[in-house]
Amino acid sequence: MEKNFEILKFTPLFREIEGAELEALLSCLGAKVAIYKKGETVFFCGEHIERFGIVLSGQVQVFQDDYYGNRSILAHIDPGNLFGESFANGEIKTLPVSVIATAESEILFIECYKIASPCSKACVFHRRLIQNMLRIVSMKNVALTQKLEFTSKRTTKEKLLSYLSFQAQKAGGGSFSIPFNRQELADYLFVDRSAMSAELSKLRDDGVLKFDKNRFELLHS
Amino acid sequence: MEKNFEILKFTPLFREIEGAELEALLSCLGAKVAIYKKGETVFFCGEHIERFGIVLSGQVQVFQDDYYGNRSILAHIDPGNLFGESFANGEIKTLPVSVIATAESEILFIECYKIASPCSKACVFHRRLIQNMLRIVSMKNVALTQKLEFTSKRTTKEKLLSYLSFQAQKAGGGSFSIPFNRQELADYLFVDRSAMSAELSKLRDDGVLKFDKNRFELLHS
DNA sequence: ATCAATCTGTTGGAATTCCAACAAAAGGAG
DNA sequence: CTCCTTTTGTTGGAATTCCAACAGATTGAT
Repeated sequence: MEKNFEILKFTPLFREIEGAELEALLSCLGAKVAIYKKGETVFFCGEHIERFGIVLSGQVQVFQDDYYGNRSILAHIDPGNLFGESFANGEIKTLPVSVIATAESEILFIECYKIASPCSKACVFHRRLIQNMLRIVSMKNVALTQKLEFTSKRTTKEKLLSYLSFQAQKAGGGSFSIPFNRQELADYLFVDRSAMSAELSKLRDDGVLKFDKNRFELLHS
Repeated sequence: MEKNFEILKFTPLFREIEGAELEALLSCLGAKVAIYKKGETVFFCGEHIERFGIVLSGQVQVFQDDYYGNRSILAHIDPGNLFGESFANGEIKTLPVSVIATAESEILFIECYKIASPCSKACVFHRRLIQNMLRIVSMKNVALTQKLEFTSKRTTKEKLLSYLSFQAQKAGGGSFSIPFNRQELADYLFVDRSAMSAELSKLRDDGVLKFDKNRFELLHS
């Protein structure tokens, strides 16, 4: 168990909860560890879940198979991160995704109702835990909404400008860095990399922006 | 205040909380009502908020102005619904959106930390409240993720098929209804309505699906 | 039943993207 | 430095979407 604690210290869910209290909290939460072999299914599409998982070691993959059997991977979950929390907290009737271990993995499971219920010992860290869970889900929400706003634009040019202008606003000025390289940015905006590169060049030639590597500058018209 | 209670009974945040307890809970939460005239700003872009709002009457609009001043409307919030909860719970430093009243509106404000903190009177309904808030944010999260999954597809045909095949799976069969008309579906998928209509016809002619009004049936290949 | 408004499907041309292939530039390892 | 890999920019043709305009079908009101 010692090894697990190290990871949990850096888990957003346990932010600002100290090592000693963490141990108490975990037992109070009735957290249980399970080990999955590579390829094993952690959650089955269609089932109803009331708990979520934290990857302690290894990696799991969240994916969705459509009506025709085409698989699309929604997320890779690395140690320290959660999965299934939106479906469990959202009280979704049947899981629209599956989760499998892509490597031998140790998973910590926590029942959702334990989060919302103040524990019998009325431990002070439970409140922090609730805040952390709310913050995690809410931040994800904000990020998703923002991404949807960018990708809702019809052309690559508009997608780029809405993304870059948001970054400029966030940075509080015309010059800023982005956390993506070209391929990653194209994947994020759901466009073709080469077409995006061409569009960037056109915008530069038109005097709309300047860029060097992942540093950009928007020029006022 | 009497009138407000009627609306709050149907607010997801207060689900399964009875009228009498609701009143106690509201004072325990330190909820405060404010009135905004049409056109008045409720939240300013750039500010930091630690509370969220519930529309009691009227309507507010959430929008975003980009670097060049182009405005895009993210949501219309009608009576009974929340706004700002993701930014407040997510502890977002500066608000990336603004909120204005589009009609004279009564707004109920609640401080976020009051949600996570069990109240001094240790009222039993506080736990329900936390669950409700978590459920609301989580459900939104699931819906956003799903939409992103559909709209991430490159062509209208693929977007349609991923959306329809998801609906088919959810309905547990090939035949199902969708909650959109053509224009709404096109808006949801971020595509042109007429092009989408054309694509639907093509899919029908190719024997992939059948449809009548908002009733669809996917045919196995 | 009639009329108006809305919804849906169709079409053609202009604009844009995708895709594949290639070239130039940048970075890392030895 | 050289070699190899990764990243980025460029280009042309095929495919797709967008846009605008129009016509038929449906719906609702009077």
